[in-house]
Parts: sequence; C-alpha cells; structure tokens
Amino acid sequence: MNKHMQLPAVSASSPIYDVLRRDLVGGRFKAGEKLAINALKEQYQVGLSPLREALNKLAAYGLLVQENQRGFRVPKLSREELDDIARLRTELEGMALERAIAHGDAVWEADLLAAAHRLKRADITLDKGEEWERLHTHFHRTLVAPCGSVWLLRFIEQLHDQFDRYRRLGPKMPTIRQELDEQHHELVELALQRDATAARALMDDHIHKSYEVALARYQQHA
Amino acid sequence: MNKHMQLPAVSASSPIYDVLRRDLVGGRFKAGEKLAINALKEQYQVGLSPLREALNKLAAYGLLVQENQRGFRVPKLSREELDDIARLRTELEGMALERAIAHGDAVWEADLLAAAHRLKRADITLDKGEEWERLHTHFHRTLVAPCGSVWLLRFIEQLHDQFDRYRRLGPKMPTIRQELDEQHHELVELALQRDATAARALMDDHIHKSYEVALARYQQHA
DNA sequence: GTAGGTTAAAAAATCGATTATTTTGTCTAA
DNA sequence: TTAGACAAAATAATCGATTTTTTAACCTAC
Repeated sequence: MNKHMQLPAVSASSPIYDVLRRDLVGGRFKAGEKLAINALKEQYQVGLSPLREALNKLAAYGLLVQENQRGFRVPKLSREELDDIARLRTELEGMALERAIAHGDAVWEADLLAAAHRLKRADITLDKGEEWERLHTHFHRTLVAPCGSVWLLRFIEQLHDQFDRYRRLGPKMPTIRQELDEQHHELVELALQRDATAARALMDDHIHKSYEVALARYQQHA
Repeated sequence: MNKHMQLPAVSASSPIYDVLRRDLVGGRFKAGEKLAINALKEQYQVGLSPLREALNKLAAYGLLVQENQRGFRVPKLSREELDDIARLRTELEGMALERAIAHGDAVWEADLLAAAHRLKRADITLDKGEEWERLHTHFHRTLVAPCGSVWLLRFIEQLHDQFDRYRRLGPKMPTIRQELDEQHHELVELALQRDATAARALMDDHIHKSYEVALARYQQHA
C-alpha cells in the first residue's frame, strides 16, 4: 500500500470541476435549485463542453442530481440524510482512524502536528473563512490518510463534502469552533500515543458535536 | 426513510453510460487499456458529446481513470486493491445486512425469496451468463436494500462493481458457483429468521469465498 | 549510435451552431 | 372559471468542425 499506488482519481484537474465542487459544498447554491447552464457558463467564464463534463462528474459524485432531459439540480437537504451521513461518517472515520493509528509512521505524526497547528493558527488570525475550511478538511484527511484503504478514504471524503453542505449552512460560530478545535488537538495526542480506542471514542464525539451544529443550522432553514 | 426519498442518482438514464458500465464491469476492456474515443464512438454508435459525458461520469464513479489531457484509461488491477475492496465489502455489507434484518418488512421477505429463486433458476437453466450476473447483483442489492442508508447502499454498489472487475476475469466455474448459490439461500433463511449475527457471519464467509475466486482469477493474469 | 530537437500525424478538448425537448403563455370550449 | 390544447419561448442535449495538446517519426549534430 505505498504512496505510488494508482489513485482512482475523481478530481481530474479540470479547474471548473474543482471550483464548482467548492461552491456546492460551500453553499453558494440553494438546495433544490436548478442550475441554469447558460448562466453558469457566463458566471464562470467557461465553454459549454467543459462545464457540462464537470456537471456530469459532480452528479456522479453526488453533489448534483441529473434529471432526464431537464438538466442539473442541487440535491435537496433532509434531516434523514443528515442523520445518515453523520452515522456513516462515525462508522467509516472511526474504522479509518483505528487503521491509521495502527499503520501511521513518523512522517504521519509530523504531518498531523503540522496540520493541527496550522488549523489552530487560522482560527486565531483574522478569519479567512475559506482558508479555515481548507485546513480543516486537510486535517481530517491527514488524520485517516495512512489507513491503508484507498476506497475507504474516497468514501470518507465524499461523506465529508456531503456533511459540509449541512454544516456550512450558517455563519461560523466561534465558541463551538473553539471547542471542536480543542478536540482536534486531543485527537492528535491520542493518535501519537497510539491509543486507538480512546481516539475512536473521541472521534465519535467529535462527529456528534459537529452533527449537532449541522442539525441546528439545518433546522434554522437557511 | 421512505421509498420516495430523493436518490442521489448516479445512473442518469443515458443508455451509453449503462452500457459502458456493464462492459467495464464485465471485463470487455483490458485493465490499463487506453480508450480510443473515436473507436468507441463508432463501436457504440453514439455521438461524441454523450460519449464524453458518460466517460466523465464513469471516471467519477471509479470505473475509469481520467488523465490530464490524454483521455480515459481502464484502471489497473492490483492484489492490494482487491484485498482492499474485499475487506471493505465485508465491513459495509455486514453492517448493511444487520440493519436490513432489523428494518426489513414483509415485502422485503417476499422480494428476497423471489430474488434468490430466480437466481437459482438462472443457474439451472441454460446459462445466459449476463442474465445470471444481473440476477446476482439484484439479489445482493435486495438483501441489504432496507438498511436505511442511501449512502451505504451507494458505496456497496460501487464496491460490488469494482469487485466484479476481478471476479469476472475468468470463465464461470460451475462447482464454485453452486457452492456460493447455496449460501445465497442460507442467507435468505437467516434473514427471515432475523438472526443478524449468524447472517453477518455467513456474509463474511460468502464474501471471503468470492474473494478467493477473484484472487485466483487475478493471479492467472487474465 | 545516440541524444536532442524539429516536424508531422494523431488524438483530446473545446467551441459555435443545430436539433430536440421541456416549459411557459395564450386561447378556446365546456 | 377552468381544463385542455396549441403555439411560442426557453433550455437542454447533441452534432460537426476547429483548436489545442500529445505522441510518433524523423532528422541532425555530436
């Protein structure tokens, strides 16, 4: 399971794919909204073909719904789905974390410390928002990276994106964010101590807290 | 979690997508092979745009690899990946089966019996090959269908497709197939008895046996 | 003989325009 | 007034051709 393994590669370099994915996860589109392709074409300044290919990929990835002959739509949000996503995240990320703790090497330990530190810094300094999100995603990805399963990582990433559609419905809440950030550091500690059981328990709690934030925001419509 | 829930919908009705998916899973293309788009266009008698959109979706789904400016490629096979897929299938399908047994209703019981019966019939009658595959996929899908998690079902289906790229490398082996088919019926029995623990254990074994078949075929190059 | 560079051929990606489908608006008849 | 049918507009999907990039072949210089 070395680093030169061929990745199934979802994100195929196309800039418009990455931009649209970011905007969909970030909530720049309303849930249930129908995408006006011509409008997008102008808004993002891209041709029709690259745009449509990106939309097709996003539909296969689950960030869009494609309807027979009537274009693309942003998937609706639902309490049931949020519960589903949170539950699966708990199972899959817990599993991945245990395996990562079993297999992670010294480089991983260093990467973890670095990722956690940068995340905390971004929190303290003037909040760039988007930058914190990037670092947050990167931290969670780093945490489970050496789990040894390409497919598990793939599914986790997909679930993260879906989860964030709910979590990012509202504005940032500094109090909660700080609490969650503390957990990030505790997760690093437990990972370095190779305490898989405790780490998994904390991860469960971490996801549950995030879930409560996401649920609250979802229920405030937005 | 009712049946009218909005599905994330990967397969968006496009005929060429379904056909290509079937052919990729069925091994009509060599692993690692580069797809000649113009050739495909003629072979499948489709236009360039629909074809490219299907290829993009398949890449996002993991049945193709998209390389920067050099088209699409059938993913390579590897022992490591097969192990990965089999292990994850065990975890995810086991989880889904337990939940399905907890939530499945009378309609599910009937569907299960029907699916298992049709599968056995297809095995006895002159083997249409492709038809058995269809029924086999349908049986496994039915088994876990009422697990209550749309995303879990989605991931399981994806892993099934990937697994089948290995399993279907060689010709059918009647002896083994019969053995696995017996397990299908035992799975139904345990499901109807609502014995989640035994059912999960049997599912583990079932996947492990399939894994051994797939591994043997993979190692004979093919 | 080989490395490096140039050119020609092939292939992928993109574009502009056309075609097919759906949606919207309007009119008519019950 | 409203349901249904028709026509017009809008939008999605597809096509054919162009542009860009990669790959292959060839040539030259060392």
